[in-house]
Amino acid sequence: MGHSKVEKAQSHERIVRIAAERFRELGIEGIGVADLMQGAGLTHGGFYRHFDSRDDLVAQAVERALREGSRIADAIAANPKATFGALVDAYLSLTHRDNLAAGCAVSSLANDVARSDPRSRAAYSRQVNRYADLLARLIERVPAKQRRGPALAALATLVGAISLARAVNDERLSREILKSAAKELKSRLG
Amino acid sequence: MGHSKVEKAQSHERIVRIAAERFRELGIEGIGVADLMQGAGLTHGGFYRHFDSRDDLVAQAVERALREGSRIADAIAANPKATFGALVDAYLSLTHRDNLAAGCAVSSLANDVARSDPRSRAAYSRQVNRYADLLARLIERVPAKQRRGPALAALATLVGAISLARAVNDERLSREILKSAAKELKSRLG
DNA sequence: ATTATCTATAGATCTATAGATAATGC
DNA sequence: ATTATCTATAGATCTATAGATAATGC
Repeated sequence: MGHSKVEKAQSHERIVRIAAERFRELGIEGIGVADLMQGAGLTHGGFYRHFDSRDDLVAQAVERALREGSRIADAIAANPKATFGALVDAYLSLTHRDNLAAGCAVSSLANDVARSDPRSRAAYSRQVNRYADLLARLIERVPAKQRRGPALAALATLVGAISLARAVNDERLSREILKSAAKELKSRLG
Repeated sequence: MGHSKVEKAQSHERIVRIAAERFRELGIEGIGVADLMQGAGLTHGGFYRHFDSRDDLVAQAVERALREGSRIADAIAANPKATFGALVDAYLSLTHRDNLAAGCAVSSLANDVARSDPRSRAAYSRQVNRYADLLARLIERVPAKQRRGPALAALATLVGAISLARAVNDERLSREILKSAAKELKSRLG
C-alpha cells in the first residue's frame, strides 16, 4: 500500500494516463472505473479520493489524450527542417491507424467529445486551433496570411481519412483512403 | 396489444428505425434496450422476440442508419442537374451539423463502427464506396478515369469537417471549419 | 394452437460510498 | 493524527429470460 503524498500524485497520474489510452482505444464509455483502476494497479475503492466522479476523470483524461496525441506532430513542428509532407505521412501512416491508444485524440474521440460536457469540448477546441496553427506554419504553396482556411481544411482531411480508414473492414480500401488523402494534400499544399 | 404478423413486422421496423436515430444521436452505447423499446412504444420484455441480442439490433440499426443517412446525397445524385457544389454545401450545412439523428452515419458512427463487429464494419465499407462513386460522378475538373482518389480524399474532408464542427465548443470555429472545407473542395473539384 | 406483447425478475455490471487497514508525517 | 488504499457493499442500470395475457389465424 502506497501512502505518501508523492505516491498519491503518482497514482493519480497513472490513472489519468491509463484512462487517456483506454478511452482512445475503447471509447469513453468502453471501460469502467474498476477496470481502469485495475489497469493502474489499484483497486476501485480508492477512485473517489482522486476524482469527484467518473465524469471528472473523463475531463482530465480527454485533456491528457489530446495533449499526448499531438506528441508526434509537436516533435515534427519542433524540427526547423520539418515539412508539411512529413506530418501528413506520419498522420496517415498504418502505424498511426493501428495504434489508437497512443494516437491523435482529435480523431479517435471526435464523436465521443461531440456528445460530452463543455470541459472536454473546450479542450478539444483548443487542440483543433493548435493543429491549425501548426499546419498553417508548414503549408508551402499559399501566402502566410491566407493559410488559416487551407489549414483547417487539411486538418479535416487528415481526421476524416484516418477515421474512415479505421472504420472500414477492407484493408485495401483502408489503404486506398489513406494514400488518396495523403497524395491530395501533398500535391496541393506540400 | 398488437398481435398480427403485419403488426409484428411494423414493430420490428419501428425499433430499428428508432435505434438508427438514437445511435447516431447518442452513440451506439448511449442508450439501452429498455429506452429504445419505450421510444418504439413497446415494453422491453418483447425485445428478444425481434432480435437475438442487443448486438443483433446494433448491426441492423447501423445498416439502416448508413442507408438513411445518405438519403439527401442520394436525392442530389438522382437529379441529373446535380452538382458537386450542391452536395458539398448540403453535407457541410449547419442543418446537417445540428441534426445528428437524421444525418450521415459515416460521420456520426465512424468511431463507434471502428470498435464494432465485422457486420457493421462491412456495411460501413459498402457505404464508403457508394459515397466515393457518387462523388466521382459529380467531380468536374478531373478526367473521369482519375476521379477515384480525389473522390475518396473529398469524402475524408467532408467527414472530418463535420466531425470537427460537431466536437468543438466554439460556434465561430465550428462555422469556420465548415466554410473552409467547403471552399477548398469547391475551388478544387466543383 | 400459436404468438406478439406485457409484467416481473434474475444475474451481471457499473458508479459511488462506508468503514477497516496500514503507512506517512507532524 | 492524517490519509492513501483496500475490502465490502448499497443502489442503480443493463441485458436477457420466464411465465402470463390477449389477440391472431388455422
